[in-house]
Amino acid sequence: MQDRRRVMRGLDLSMSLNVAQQAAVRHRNGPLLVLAGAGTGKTRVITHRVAALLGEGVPAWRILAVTFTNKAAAEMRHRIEHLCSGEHDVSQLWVGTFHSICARILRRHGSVLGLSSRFTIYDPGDQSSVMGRILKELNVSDKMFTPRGVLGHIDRAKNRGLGPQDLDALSLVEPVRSVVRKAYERYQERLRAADAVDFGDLLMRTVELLRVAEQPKEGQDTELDPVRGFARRFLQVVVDEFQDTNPIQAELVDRLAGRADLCVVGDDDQSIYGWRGADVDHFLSFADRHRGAEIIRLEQNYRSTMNILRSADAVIRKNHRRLGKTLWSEAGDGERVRVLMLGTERDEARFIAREIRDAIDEGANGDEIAVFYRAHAQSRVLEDEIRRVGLACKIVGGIAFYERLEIKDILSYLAVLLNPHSDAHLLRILNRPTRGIGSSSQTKLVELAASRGVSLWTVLCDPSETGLSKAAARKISAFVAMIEELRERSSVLRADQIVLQVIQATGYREMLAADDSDEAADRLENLQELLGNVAEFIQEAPSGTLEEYLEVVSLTGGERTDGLVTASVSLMTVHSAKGLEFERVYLTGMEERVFPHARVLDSAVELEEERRLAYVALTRAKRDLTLTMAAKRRIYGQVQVGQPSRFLLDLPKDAIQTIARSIAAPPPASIPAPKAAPAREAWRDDIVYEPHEARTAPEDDASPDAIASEGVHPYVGMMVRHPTLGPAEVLGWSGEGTKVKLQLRFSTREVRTILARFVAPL
DNA sequence: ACATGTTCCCTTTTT
DNA sequence: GGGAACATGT
Repeated sequence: MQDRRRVMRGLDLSMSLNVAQQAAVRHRNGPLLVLAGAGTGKTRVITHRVAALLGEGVPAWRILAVTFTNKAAAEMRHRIEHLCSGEHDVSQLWVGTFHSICARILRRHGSVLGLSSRFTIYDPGDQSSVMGRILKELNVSDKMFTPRGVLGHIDRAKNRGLGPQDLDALSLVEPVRSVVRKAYERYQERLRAADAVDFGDLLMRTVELLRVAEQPKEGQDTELDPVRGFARRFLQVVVDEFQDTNPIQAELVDRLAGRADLCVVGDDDQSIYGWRGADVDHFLSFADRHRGAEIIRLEQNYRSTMNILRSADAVIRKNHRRLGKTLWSEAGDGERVRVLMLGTERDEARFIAREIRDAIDEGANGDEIAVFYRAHAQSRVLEDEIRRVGLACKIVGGIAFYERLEIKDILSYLAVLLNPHSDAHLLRILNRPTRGIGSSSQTKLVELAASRGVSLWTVLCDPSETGLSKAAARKISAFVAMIEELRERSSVLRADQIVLQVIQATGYREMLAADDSDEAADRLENLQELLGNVAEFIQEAPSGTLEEYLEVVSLTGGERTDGLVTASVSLMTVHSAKGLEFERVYLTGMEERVFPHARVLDSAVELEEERRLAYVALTRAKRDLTLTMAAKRRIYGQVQVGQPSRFLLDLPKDAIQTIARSIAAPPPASIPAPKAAPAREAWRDDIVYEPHEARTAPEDDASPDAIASEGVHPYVGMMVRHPTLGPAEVLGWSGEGTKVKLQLRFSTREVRTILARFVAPL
């Protein structure tokens, strides 16, 4: 029998949710897959479902909700709280990303695996520094094996739950396979000695922990009891963005869910993390792996106008590997989707900046406007131009604040205070500011630690055993004493006070103050900002510890929400746009080789992912969607002449408004470069467009004189012959006079840059 | 040790 | 065009 409150809540739900959504919210006692198209109220379903569970008396601490980003987690918790209106203790819910949840579990139970509760999380930079040293030790060609490359293999392995012994599954060729295996082994040894884990380990070691807990109980191993208890903890598990789950995450879900009710939500059309090991097949085969699973489809879109949905559908429809669904909306056709071609990436940025400026002047809210791009490298011009028209903008992701040298240094000090065995961090600060422990001493110390299988800190604590000179040993002792002193003090101080102490006591501030360059002043300012940041963190969570601060930084890469700027325009990659929505969206760089990216053009599978990426981008917009391309764009400093993205050509004619004739042309496989930017008549009068040098003097900067003087104009798609390398296709060019360089793609598909005078037209 | 210089490769996309 | 790792000179 249902109690009164449940009936009430049921009524409540039916008023605000559609039939399919209600079904998803109410489904119990069995696995559930919600196939939720873009904008169909996926988050609503999850939050209502969790709220309903709480209403039914499921204890908050027995509910787990996994989200894709930390931001989404915060948002979800907030919305659930709102729905419950204070009736339940939402803070007890387990809501977070896979990584943050795993970190939490490992901090609590990791001792079983030899991890302390204060283990350090290594970011890609830390990983590289460890791997760099290992590769040097292994004495392998640094051309063939870069830290990044080897870590890439290890990461792929970890995404599938493979340890060093299981690398065969990666089908690497020799000698890569054996080097990676060796490096992987050593890498794990180093992390163990450092009491550290990387992102992949957070997942893998948690799975390991849960596996261990499942082993039959023998004798007195009560040590595992808490873990066993934890493994049975959750009664209800919800996973958002399930289409982006990789194998290790999928296993994690199964283990955490145990016999709990499992509800996964996702959209196969929005699977955009294949490169990170995510496999849509987990999603598609969910019903096969979970007996009796029900599938609920959400197809009514509450976000966008039909013109936007039709455009998105036209793009995604071309994919083969999909379940297939059609979104519909009651929002009406709305404005047509605009497609514009501009002269250069600068024109593109200027145009967008000006339009946003106008919109905001007419009352639009900057928060509701976003500019998307395929890769971070495209963000700079956009940022420039948007700032130039006097608007604030926030760049989501990208080269973050926390990547800066001085910030990383101070954060390294903090990491060392919590865990001095963290070699990657210790090494970073050992001689910064300079304290006479130079590179040769460092090398010796590192080698010694490696040969003994202990952390660097262990070696430093006993400097007389290092074989270094008395003077060097004394300096090391002084350093150790300083760190110990700081650790002592930090145990009684607030996080922000500790940071201040570190900046001062280590001599870091002094070092910067003594330097009168502008750069040093900038750095000091950044440290000030860091202090402000920590203070802000403390303000939000008054009992927040240094550990927690560092955890937030390492897991979010420092998603900074600049509190001051409220109504700022968002700039981000399409990947980071997933899950978000905006009234007005600009999707930039809609050119072949930019979006879709050049790197995926010869992989059908990756092209499908690229198409899904485009689909994600288009479906973020509520009302206004503008797609832009540049006729010419600098890439790696080279002017490239762009062809319209294939995605532009897929858009339905009746849903879009094309504002440059050339885009309407069919996709030529190889065409001469446009002779000039689009003629003025092609532009609508009601579009504000700034004339630009690229249009007044269109060809000057792009016409290679050397070839021109022979009466030959290179163009994109032109075939030329190199005396030794053979025939090639021209992809772009740069430079002037005799130094014109062509970017050429040879029949081997290899792309090279070669001086124009070395080739002849074919 | 530091400052400037030089070369390289680079860019997908993120927790 | 640009950052970062190396290199060379003071």
